[in-house]
Amino acid sequence: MPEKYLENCLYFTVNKLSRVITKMAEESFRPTGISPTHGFLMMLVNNKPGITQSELAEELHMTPSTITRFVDKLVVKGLAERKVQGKMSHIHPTEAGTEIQRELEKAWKDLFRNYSDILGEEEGKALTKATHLAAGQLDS
Amino acid sequence: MPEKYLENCLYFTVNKLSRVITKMAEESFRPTGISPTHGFLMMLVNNKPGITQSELAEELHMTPSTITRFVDKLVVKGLAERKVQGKMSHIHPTEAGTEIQRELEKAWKDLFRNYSDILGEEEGKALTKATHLAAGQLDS
DNA sequence: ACACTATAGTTGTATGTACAAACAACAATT
DNA sequence: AATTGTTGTTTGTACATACAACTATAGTGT
Repeated sequence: MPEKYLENCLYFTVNKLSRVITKMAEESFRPTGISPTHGFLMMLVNNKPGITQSELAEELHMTPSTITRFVDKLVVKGLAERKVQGKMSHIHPTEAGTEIQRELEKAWKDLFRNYSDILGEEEGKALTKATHLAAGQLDS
Repeated sequence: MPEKYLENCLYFTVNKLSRVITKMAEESFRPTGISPTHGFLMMLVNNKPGITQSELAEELHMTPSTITRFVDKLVVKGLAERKVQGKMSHIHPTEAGTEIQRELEKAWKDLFRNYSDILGEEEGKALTKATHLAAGQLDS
């Protein structure tokens, strides 16, 4: 196993890319005061006030327990609130949550700009498409 | 922000793919009793007994503190031992560590087979190359 | 109305990984 | 030889995320 063979392992390269781009995303979202994933969650809530946690889990491809924790955090930060209704939790933005939306969109756009500038816009899009496709195929 | 726009975000798709393929890798490495990353670490040690932790960090693209912890685990499991020499730690396989090598290689091959069968071998390789390239470009 | 199953969410716990600060050993410079 | 800077490793702490087990509510068939 000569060392550089690692580069030929999808597990490896994807994980490295994940670490790198996560760092970029954290950078872009830093001004908003929340992490990228929390930011996406917040945007989804703003986009559809009253969305349930299972819907969020589905959109974000994350487990319900993770969503519970993320929503907890948004609530603690005063950006969202839970309206429990029967067995369902509907998540609504607070005023602060609504206000932060522009900033989040900007952060997101910045992130896109940043990696597109480095990778090339078309290449970035192609890679995004390819990873999306592969994730879908492998997830079964 | 219509929901499915998330699919157009590299941060998102890569993270999802990372979760999915990590799960596959854990599956493949389960028979070995250690996790994929520990497996790669072990293979590197077998490949070059006496390798230092910084070398390992470099190969694996991980931080030294992470390597410390991973090596700790291999040591606890009796697969490797540290020979501290001055400020450097040289990592050597134990007998058990040497013995596990075949199994690790098999696990790795299985992983490759598994995702190649689903993605198509050429497509898998292309994706691997693309992610490797992108990670390199973005990491600066 | 009652028992059974399915669905939504929560909680405890574990893993992988990072960063920052500390520490230890070595190197270079005065 | 003492000082200062550099390099390799470790430790404390933190975060994202998952799984398994649990609770609570809803729906269904008898």
